[in-house]
Amino acid sequence: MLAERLIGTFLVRRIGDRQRLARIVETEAYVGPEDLASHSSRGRTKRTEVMFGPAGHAYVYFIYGMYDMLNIVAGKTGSGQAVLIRAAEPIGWEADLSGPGKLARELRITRAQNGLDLTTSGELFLRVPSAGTIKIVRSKRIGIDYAEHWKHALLRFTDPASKALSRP
DNA sequence: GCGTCGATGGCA
DNA sequence: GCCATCGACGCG
Repeated sequence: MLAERLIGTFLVRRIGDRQRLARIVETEAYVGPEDLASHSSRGRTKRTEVMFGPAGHAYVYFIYGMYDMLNIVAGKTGSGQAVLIRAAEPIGWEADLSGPGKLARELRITRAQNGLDLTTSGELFLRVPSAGTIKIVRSKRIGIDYAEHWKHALLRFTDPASKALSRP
């Protein structure tokens, strides 16, 4: 599952000649149109279009009138799956990335990055760590109590050793 | 330390 | 009307 593999992966953000690095420590999987917590369960719309595109691209949406959220499209093209990046540890700089809203704000990620291919080097991309296996804990997703039985699914992945989680 | 609530705008 | 959030506030 991509959401699990992304724990420990580095996110690279380049703005001008500046580069900021962050280690992903918390993710959530939204597994397709049948998942009532997933935006793709509302069908294919202008907003969710990139969710149905190829994996590895950014799906960035705006919510609560003030926050952008970074997701990474997952699964086969057309499957409508995505992974929400909920928290990360800044590497080589100081910031609080312990929540999806804060993470996007601090990394200057907005809908301007929607659809970006994150698998190739550019203004925003992923860098897979060379090695290392870490313990990963599964738990319930946050903020989706409306999603009927899907709210119980253990689709949140965390590195329990991190101090940058949005919640334990 | 907790729970509650307002901000703020795009979306269906 | 609701929302994959955050931060401020009141409590005692």
